[in-house]
Amino acid sequence: MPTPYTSTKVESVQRTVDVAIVEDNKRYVNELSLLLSNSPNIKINGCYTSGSEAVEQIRKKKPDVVLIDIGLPDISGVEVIKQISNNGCSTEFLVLTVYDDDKHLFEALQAGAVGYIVKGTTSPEEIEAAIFDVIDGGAPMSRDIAKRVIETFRVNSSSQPKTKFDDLTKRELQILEYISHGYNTRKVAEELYISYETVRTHLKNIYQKLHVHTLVEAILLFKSR
Amino acid sequence: MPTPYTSTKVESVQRTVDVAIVEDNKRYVNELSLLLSNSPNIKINGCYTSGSEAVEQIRKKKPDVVLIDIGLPDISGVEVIKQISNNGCSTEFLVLTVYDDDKHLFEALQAGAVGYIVKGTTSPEEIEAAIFDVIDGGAPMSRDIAKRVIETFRVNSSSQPKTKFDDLTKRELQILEYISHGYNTRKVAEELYISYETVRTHLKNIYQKLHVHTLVEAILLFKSR
DNA sequence: ATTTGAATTCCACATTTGGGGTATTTTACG
DNA sequence: CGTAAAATACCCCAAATGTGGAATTCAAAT
Repeated sequence: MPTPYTSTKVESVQRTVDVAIVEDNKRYVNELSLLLSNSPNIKINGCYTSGSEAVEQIRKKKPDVVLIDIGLPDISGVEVIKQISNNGCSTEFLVLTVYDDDKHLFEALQAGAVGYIVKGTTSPEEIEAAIFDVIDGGAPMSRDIAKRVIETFRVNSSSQPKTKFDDLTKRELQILEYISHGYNTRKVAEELYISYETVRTHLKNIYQKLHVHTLVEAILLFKSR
Repeated sequence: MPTPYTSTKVESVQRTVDVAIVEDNKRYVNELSLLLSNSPNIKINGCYTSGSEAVEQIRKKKPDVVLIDIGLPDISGVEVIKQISNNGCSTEFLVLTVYDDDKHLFEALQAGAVGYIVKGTTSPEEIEAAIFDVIDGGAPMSRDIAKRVIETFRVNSSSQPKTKFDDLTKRELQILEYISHGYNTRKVAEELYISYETVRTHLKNIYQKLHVHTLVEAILLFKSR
């Protein structure tokens, strides 16, 4: 039971999908394009072995889905994605790569990739399913990729290394909250119905606890907490 | 060809998986637990209809996977996840909910859920597959959920609405950069080998362009640019 | 060749911050 | 009930910031 990626209802796609491949390994391109051509609903729209060529041609031919490698000879795949998806076209990018690390993963996602599949851990049939998934509005990912993506949302919950902010009192945190929304000391005082001098006292105590000397430093810490 | 979520190699799981269900709709619980019991490798470890009961029992019985609803009568499912996963235990949470909105999704992920499945769009078989996927280190998500998760990584790339920061000169941006690292005006001047007054002039111009009146406001804008 | 924008420097003045106190009232907890 | 922590408030002084104006240099564009 090979279960490919984040997909359901693959059979709902009826029209032909134009697929482009960007990949410098020609053997791999041949193999993949041959396999995908066999699928009745996929049409290979173009294969490119360099980034610049890809940018140019994809802009022109507007395929539905682009399978793209990150490690290209000239400009990186990430750059290709950025340049093309900036143009507001509807082409979707599915990254197909050997880079199984967070750096490349998140760069690609930020650039605008909708899916990220690690070569090797993935059969050609699964790639085919992933393409349909993209068309169908999905976001196909290799299994461990999905896990890592999910994990970036997890706040460092399980017993944090005890931040300096734990020492701050409710009131102190509250004041930082206001300050970090652009309120100055006087405004905070008004907002909390306490005296200006009291806010200043709290700020002094905050500085001591956070080991900083200015509002800006405190806010920067607070924001990155 | 029902293809369930972000999973591969489901058959690799051999041991029995202890599953708990937290869900206030009793009909749904019955249906689901019956169905899951049929699976040879799943053992229902407990069913709870309230958050507080769930926290208590799950802490004690430590199931492998918890299927959890978000909308519970007392404390929310998100809170349950937070409380339990803070204890550094190995129980994984798979959210099973009707809330198909970003707010609940990201709250759950931040709390520590590894998967998020929307009821209704998902068959019981797929839920079963998702459980194995979790055990196998995966992160099962409904298809459109995966898409939304991916999209949060996408920087607002396609032709931004022209930010105020476009008006800033190189030098001005450079100064903001330093300030946003905690440097005060004097330090910036030292660092850039220019006069203190010059930095102040630049700051004045920055304030005008950004329509702010304090360093903190400027930094906050800059940081969220 | 002239204009323009960017970067630079300086002055002056009012306000806000940063840092040092001290002191009273609330609140929380054993 | 007593005590400690938190929250409140005020004073002072030095330093930094916010705001106004003015002037010079330099490179790039018209």
